[in-house]
Amino acid sequence: MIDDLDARLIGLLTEEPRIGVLECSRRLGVARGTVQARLDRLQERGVIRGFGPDVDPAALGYQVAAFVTLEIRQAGGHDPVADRLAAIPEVIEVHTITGGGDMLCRIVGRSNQDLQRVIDQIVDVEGVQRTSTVIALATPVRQRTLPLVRAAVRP
Amino acid sequence: MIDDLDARLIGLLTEEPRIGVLECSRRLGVARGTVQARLDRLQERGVIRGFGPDVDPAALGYQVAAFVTLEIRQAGGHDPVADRLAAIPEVIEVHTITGGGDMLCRIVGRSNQDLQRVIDQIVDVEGVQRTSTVIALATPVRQRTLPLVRAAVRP
DNA sequence: AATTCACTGCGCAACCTGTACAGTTGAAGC
DNA sequence: GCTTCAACTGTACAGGTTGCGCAGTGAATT
Repeated sequence: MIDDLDARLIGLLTEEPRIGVLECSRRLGVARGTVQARLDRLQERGVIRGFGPDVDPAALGYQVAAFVTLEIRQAGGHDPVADRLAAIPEVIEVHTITGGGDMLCRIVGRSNQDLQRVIDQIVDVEGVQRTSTVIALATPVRQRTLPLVRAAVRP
Repeated sequence: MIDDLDARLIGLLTEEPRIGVLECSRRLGVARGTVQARLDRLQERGVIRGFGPDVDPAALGYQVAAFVTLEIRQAGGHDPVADRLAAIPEVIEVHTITGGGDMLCRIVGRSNQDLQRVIDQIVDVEGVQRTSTVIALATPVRQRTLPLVRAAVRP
């Protein structure tokens, strides 16, 4: 799916996103055109979605994070609910899931009280029948894909 | 926590990460030095963690995503468990949580069978007593912070 | 009134990007 | 063994961009 050079390139960009194509080529020991071609291809294939800024909600004042499991009314399906959830800024992420619940959202709030406000908004969404929330106390492993990239290198 | 210019800057960079400082300044209608200073300050304050490549596990062949709730043995605490989980590449994210479980991980696998392999590795981690997995079937809202950034603008 | 701070507008040298092209290499197929 | 193809290398050029510094302005603070 990916070769060693790709993986090293992604690793490099992950650790020092500032360096640019030319510097990458120097550190990887390949020609600049190669790095450029690899990057283009990785983006075309969707392996790299982009280089957007990685914003920390906590630094914006949203210091509490939580996961909310939703049960929704079967009639109407997931999409209308997802759309309404998407309209809430504090809803960071929404998945449909297997198991007891129907959907799982990641949300943030400025405080536990503020979280309640967000949850109330979610409960108010038409089609949501029940919610169950767990608060994230700490995050020993923050979202990462580098190890995966390295594991995905074809031998 | 953030002002309107900051928010517009982040928005711009989120939607077109390629554009660079000078182009930002043109589009925002401010001087280049201002954009540069704002960016520096946003990064210093930790609002922007970085500009790393956003890698899509699915494009790497890891097409199944899941959330695993762990119950761990009380003796020893969370950290040793988190460390061992961090050693598994397919573990994308780990939180400690309130509620019935003790930890919540996001994991990926190449298939449902492969997911089983990953879960087995997690169960094998010393201190893990029980796990409960839900598979993410779809992701109507992918991780995002832009709405939050806009909501966080101080008036 | 003096001070501080952020922003503007300017300039400069150095560097990087996008792009192109010819030559080399290595693997795959005939 | 020879051809073919894709990928990589090395090079070149124009144009844009960055990093940096500096003087001036305006608003808010003291």
